[in-house]
Amino acid sequence: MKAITERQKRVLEFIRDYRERHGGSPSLREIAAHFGFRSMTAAADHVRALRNKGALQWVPRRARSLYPGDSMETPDKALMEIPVYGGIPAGFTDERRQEELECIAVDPNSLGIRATSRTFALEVRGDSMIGRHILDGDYVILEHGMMPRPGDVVAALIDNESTLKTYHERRGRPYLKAENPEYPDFIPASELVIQGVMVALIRRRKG
Amino acid sequence: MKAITERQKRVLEFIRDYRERHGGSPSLREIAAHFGFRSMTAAADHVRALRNKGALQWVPRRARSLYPGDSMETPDKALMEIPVYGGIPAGFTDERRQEELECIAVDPNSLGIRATSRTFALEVRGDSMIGRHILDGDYVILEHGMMPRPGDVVAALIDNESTLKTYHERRGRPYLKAENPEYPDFIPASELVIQGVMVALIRRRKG
DNA sequence: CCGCATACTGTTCATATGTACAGTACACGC
DNA sequence: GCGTGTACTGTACATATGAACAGTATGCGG
Repeated sequence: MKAITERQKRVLEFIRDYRERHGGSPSLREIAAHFGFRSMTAAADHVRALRNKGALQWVPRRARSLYPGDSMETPDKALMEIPVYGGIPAGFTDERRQEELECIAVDPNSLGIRATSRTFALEVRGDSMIGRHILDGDYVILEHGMMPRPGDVVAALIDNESTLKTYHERRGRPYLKAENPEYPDFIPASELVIQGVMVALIRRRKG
Repeated sequence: MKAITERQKRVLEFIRDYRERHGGSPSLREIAAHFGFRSMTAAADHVRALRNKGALQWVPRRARSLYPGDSMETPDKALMEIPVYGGIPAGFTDERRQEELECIAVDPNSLGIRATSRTFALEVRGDSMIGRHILDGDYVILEHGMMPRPGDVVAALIDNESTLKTYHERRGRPYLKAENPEYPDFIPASELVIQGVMVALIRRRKG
C-alpha cells in the first residue's frame, strides 16, 4: 500500500476541519468546491484513495458519512446494540417497551462474536459465578439458540428467573452445574430452558 | 412558545444519541424507522416543532444536518478504537507502525469510561491476575495518567515488560501487589512506572 | 361547539448526493 | 516503451433525502 500523497493529505485535513467546525461530514461536492475542482469526481477519487489506504471510513451510499480513519469515531457498520436484561423474572422475553430497554453498544468484531438479533446481555447480580471468574456487576453477552459446548457458561430460566450455570455432559447426558456451593450441583438440562450461551464478558471499573 | 412535549423529547434524545453513536445526524426516515412511524412526515413534524421551539438547529435542505440546539460543539465520541498492546517489551510506547496495531472498538458510554487518547488495552497473558478474576486472554482496558485508588488494577513496566499489579497504600505509601504468589508481594511504587489504571475488562469466548 | 395544536398516514416532487463511465495529462519504475 | 498510479474534466444516472400537500384522529381551552 502506497503512502498518502500531499494532495490527499490536504483533502483529509479539510474533512477533519469540516467535521470539527460543522459537527458533520462534508459532501463530495463541497470538497470539490473547496479545492476549486471543476469536477466532483476529483474529490471522489481522492476520497476513494484515502478509503483504500485506510485513512478514511465511510458508510456506502450514505450522504455525509466520511470519518477520519484515525479518529475515535467509527461508522455504525461495526456497531451493535445489545439489550441488557437484569435479574428480571421472565428474563429473555421482554415485557417492556423497547424504549425502556437498557442497551450496551459493542463491536462484534472486537468481541469476536457474530452480530445476530439473538444476542443479548445479562447484568450479573451476586457472586454466584465467581468460580468462573464472573463478578457482580459484570455484563455477560450471550447468544440465544447457540448449541452449548461442555464448559460453556449458559443462562437458564429457573424459577422464572435468569441464572447463570455451567454446561456439562456426563455419560452423554447434558446437565447444568451451578458455580455456587449453596445450590445442588447437578440439574438435568432437560428440565429447564437454556436461554443463551455466553460468548463474551464486559466488566466496568467499580466505583 | 409552548413547552416540548414528551414525544418531542424522545425524538430529541434519539437525535442526540444517534449523533453520539454515529458522529453524524440521522435522516428523517431513520427517525421515522426508529419510532415505527409508517410515514416520514411524522418525523418531519416533530423535527419542525423542535426547530420552532429552538431545541434543534439545522441547515435547510441539507441531508443529515440536525444539531441539538443547546450546543453545536462536537459530541462526545461514542465509539472509540483502542490500541491493544500485548505482553510486548516497552509496552505502552509503541515502536510499531500504527497500521500494525491491533485495535478493539468499544463504546465508552457502555463501558462507563471516558474517551481519551490515553486509553489503551492489554491482552492478558497467563493467570497471574486470577486472584482478581482476570483470565488469560482477557482484554484489560486502561487509562494512562489516571490517579490509581487503592485496590485498583494497574499496568506497570517491570523489566521492560508490561505487567498487571494491584495498587495499594500502606502507611500512606503506595506499593504494588502482585496477584501471583511466585512474585514478591510488595513493590515500592516509586521504583516503577505505572502505565495505566484499569477501567474496564473485555472477555471473549474461548475456542 | 369551535379553534388550535399535537400526532400521525400516505403520496408526490425537486434536488442533493454518491457512484459509474469515458477521457486527458503527467510522473515514475522497469 | 509500457504499465501503473495520481490528478483531474465532463457527463450521466439511481437514489437518498428534505419538503410540501391532503387527509384523519385526539385532546384541550374557551
